[in-house]
Amino acid sequence: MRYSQLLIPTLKEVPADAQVASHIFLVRGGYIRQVAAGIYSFLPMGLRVVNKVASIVREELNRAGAQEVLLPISLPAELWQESGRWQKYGPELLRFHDRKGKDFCIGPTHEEAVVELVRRDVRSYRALPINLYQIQTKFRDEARPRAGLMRGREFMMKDAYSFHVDEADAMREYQNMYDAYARIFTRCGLKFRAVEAGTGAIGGSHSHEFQVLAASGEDAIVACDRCGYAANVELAELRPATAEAPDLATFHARSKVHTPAKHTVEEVTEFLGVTAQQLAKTLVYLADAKPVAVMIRGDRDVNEPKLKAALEVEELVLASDKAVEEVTKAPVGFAGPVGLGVPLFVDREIETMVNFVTGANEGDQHFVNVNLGRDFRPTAVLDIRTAAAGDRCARCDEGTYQGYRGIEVGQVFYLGTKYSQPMGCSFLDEAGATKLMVMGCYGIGVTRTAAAAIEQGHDDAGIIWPMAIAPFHVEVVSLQPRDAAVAEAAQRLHDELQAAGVEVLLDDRDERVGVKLNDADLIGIPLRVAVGKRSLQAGEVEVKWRRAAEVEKVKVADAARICAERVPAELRG
RNA sequence: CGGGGCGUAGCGCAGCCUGGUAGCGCGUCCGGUUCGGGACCGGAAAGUCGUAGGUUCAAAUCCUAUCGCCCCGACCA
Repeated sequence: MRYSQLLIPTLKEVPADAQVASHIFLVRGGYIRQVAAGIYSFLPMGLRVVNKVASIVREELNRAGAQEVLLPISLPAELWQESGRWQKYGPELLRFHDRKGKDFCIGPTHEEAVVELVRRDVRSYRALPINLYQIQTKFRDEARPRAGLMRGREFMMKDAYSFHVDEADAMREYQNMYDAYARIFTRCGLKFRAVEAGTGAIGGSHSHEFQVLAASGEDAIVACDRCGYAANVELAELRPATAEAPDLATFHARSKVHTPAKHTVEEVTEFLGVTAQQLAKTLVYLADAKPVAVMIRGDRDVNEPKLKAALEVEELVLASDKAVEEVTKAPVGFAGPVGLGVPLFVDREIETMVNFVTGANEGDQHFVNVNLGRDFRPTAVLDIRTAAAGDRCARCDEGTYQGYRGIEVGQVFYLGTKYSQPMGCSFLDEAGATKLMVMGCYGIGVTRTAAAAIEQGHDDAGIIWPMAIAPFHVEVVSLQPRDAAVAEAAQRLHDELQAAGVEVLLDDRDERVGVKLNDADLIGIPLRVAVGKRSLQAGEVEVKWRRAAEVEKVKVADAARICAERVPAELRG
């Protein structure tokens, strides 16, 4: 393929609205263009990458026994009303109506649509199990799309749904998909980790996320350094504190101290000369609209999903400043457990603390030497803090958590009968009895995977694609295209590589060397061959890995063979 | 949805405070020189100043409303 004939509009300057590496380089490299917030066009190079990812996904799913289908992008409201999600899904579901006034939505996910298909046409245990998948554009009207392809509103996703006669078979398929996912992301050339995850709006009881490890990832995960346990911090378990009950004799007398305008943990601890570990912060939440107080060590974070689960409420939000003032009868920043008139839930770690600092429910006042039991009694003691690097592993006795940042590119769920039950998706078993199908579902963000690869692979100059998802395997740069010998050698190299089954881009543009090499760095094709008159006089061309600094001089006659050998070797990993 | 920022040529920006003929860099087109890591000279095309209303002799500039985009947070398969 000739560069001069492809639409690759590279940009020298960083687009004003891009902040993260993948967004900046996808736009600068001429891969994508924004059309509206969270909505992008894919240019030829961008589409090639997306197709590469999609092909790997398709091959591995087919190999795992799944069957490809294509479900509609427009879905009638009735289906969503049946599952109950027409009401539940909220403003993220983009709704519209047709000319007759009939309600529709654009599919953000397709559980309803596949269940509709399967319940009509699959009636016998003989047809089970079955796993149907599609690769298709999804739309979720995100409140805040951001970071280019990382979090768009319109994005390409592979979603698979499996149907089984019982839970055991569904769990077998869950593992089958888990293994397929591991192969997919390995083949994509990504460093990733599968972690235990929450199930969110999709529902279900068992789930793993596949996280591409990158410092810029939105998700925090912890992984034990000894056993295999790894989880999203949203639900990572914590080892119960083992310290025995504090000795009452060590309690000091509680006293009130003046802390003028010291609101934050940082301000208070600095003012009082104590550490954040010696302070317990008290937060006010509205749990199903009723105020509750939550206490946790000063340097810890409340884990809202855990808290929500522990309190068994539907809605949990941090109270507004006004609500906090009403509950504590004090300005925000001085809340404490002593004399508080609402239910008080404390983190388990609070039980191990003695003589700590809390707010006094009075402006500019804190208490020191507060002790649980003596000064206040909690409604309940719960595990409500977010796990962090350095915590002891909950699953094994020796391990400690390491912290990572990840980009969630895939997730597998065990759904059970969450959808088959309300939508009546059943089959006849061998005994002739009607039973509900047991389901699983499995998603991969195809466009997000492409972006994640860039977050994991780039430098200051541009993208460094893994071979498997690069738009081309090799870029041949003709340094002086007007020099007949150079042009001819470059063209021959291109033709030989292409004949060898290598995807090769020939930069035949009449541009200065600097422009071409900078563009090559920017678009990030893994293997580059520079053909220039200087080295050509010595019968050589220059081969360079995008990821490496050094340039190798090889004989012109050997160049095609060498590159053609390296590409499959690199694809194998 | 709360907080903040920005909308001026394809891209990046200045001009706005203090109203008076719309500018710079990059890119694009033409001619020439040059050309192994983002060249140089000469010429050219290209802008409803986001939109609507208002104030004014006069609005990119002041006022009001509105739309869009980005960031932080909330939220989030």
